[in-house]
Amino acid sequence: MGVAMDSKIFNLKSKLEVYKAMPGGGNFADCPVRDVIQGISGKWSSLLVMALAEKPYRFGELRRLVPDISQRMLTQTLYDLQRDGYVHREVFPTKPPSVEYSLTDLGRSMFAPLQMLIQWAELNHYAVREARVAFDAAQA
Amino acid sequence: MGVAMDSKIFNLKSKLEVYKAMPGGGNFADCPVRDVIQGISGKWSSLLVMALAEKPYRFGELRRLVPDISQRMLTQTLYDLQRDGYVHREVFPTKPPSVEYSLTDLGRSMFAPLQMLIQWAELNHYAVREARVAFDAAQA
DNA sequence: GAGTGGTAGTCTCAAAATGAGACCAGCACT
DNA sequence: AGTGCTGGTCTCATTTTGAGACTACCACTC
Repeated sequence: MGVAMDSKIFNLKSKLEVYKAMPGGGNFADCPVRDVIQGISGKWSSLLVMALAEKPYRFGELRRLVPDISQRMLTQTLYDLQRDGYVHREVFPTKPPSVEYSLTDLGRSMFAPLQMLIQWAELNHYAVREARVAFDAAQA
Repeated sequence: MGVAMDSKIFNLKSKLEVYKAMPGGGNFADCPVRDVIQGISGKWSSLLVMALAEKPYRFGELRRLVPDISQRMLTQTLYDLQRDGYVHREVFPTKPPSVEYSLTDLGRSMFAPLQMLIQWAELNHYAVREARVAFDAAQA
């Protein structure tokens, strides 16, 4: 099973130590790794990063691509991604000025591991769905 | 086991196609991959999965390990993780009954790619922090 | 036998994040 | 003169989350 690869490849003496490793000195609450993870684990972040990994998109294109995101959250999520350095925002002086969003090098670098997770989800979403059904049936 | 994690298939012709690939036939909104990703991209999910990847923990231990999670969210996040099949919950009939949470095979399988992301965050959190500072300075 | 503490939670209320939708300015096209 | 497209912002309702009190049970101490 896919479990054995854990200790071999990654050599995690204490995984929590890695997660909470920080300069501050031991407080698990403000850990930089956790900070970064939470920055990309918002509801829409990974979805937008994934879209932009394919190619740059304009605001309206992204809105149409993800029909159930509100304009408000699209604006804000893109802003946050830009602030964290994953996304580049460029305004073109066309007649109605258009804005293009694209991944930065940092964004592309982050997308590599993110894609692993997406790939896992692609391969295993059925198992998750099954687990849910079984769980709900057991509860009832 | 139904857990699949082949290291192949890196050729994403259209990454969005993969993400939105679903039986329903084209609606980006209810995509199983996105559904799975959002299930593990909650604020506390990855943190708890990571903790449990180290070893099984009891409820109170997890609460002490993550001091800034509310008991309410700990209960609920563990419930959701259990429902999705990542976490196993076992009650021991000790005098005050104790409950142990552990990763299932599916959970361990999911942790492998998740760990890639964590590793990336560990290596690049400084760059993200820098980007934020630069962005905030530019805004001011 | 009264108090204290630890177990894993639930319940309630306030605060924060999010969703839904109206509104904006500017220009092109009809 | 009206309509549409651009990328937003603003307001308000709903949902989600946080903070903290509260529960039942038992063991242990005083």
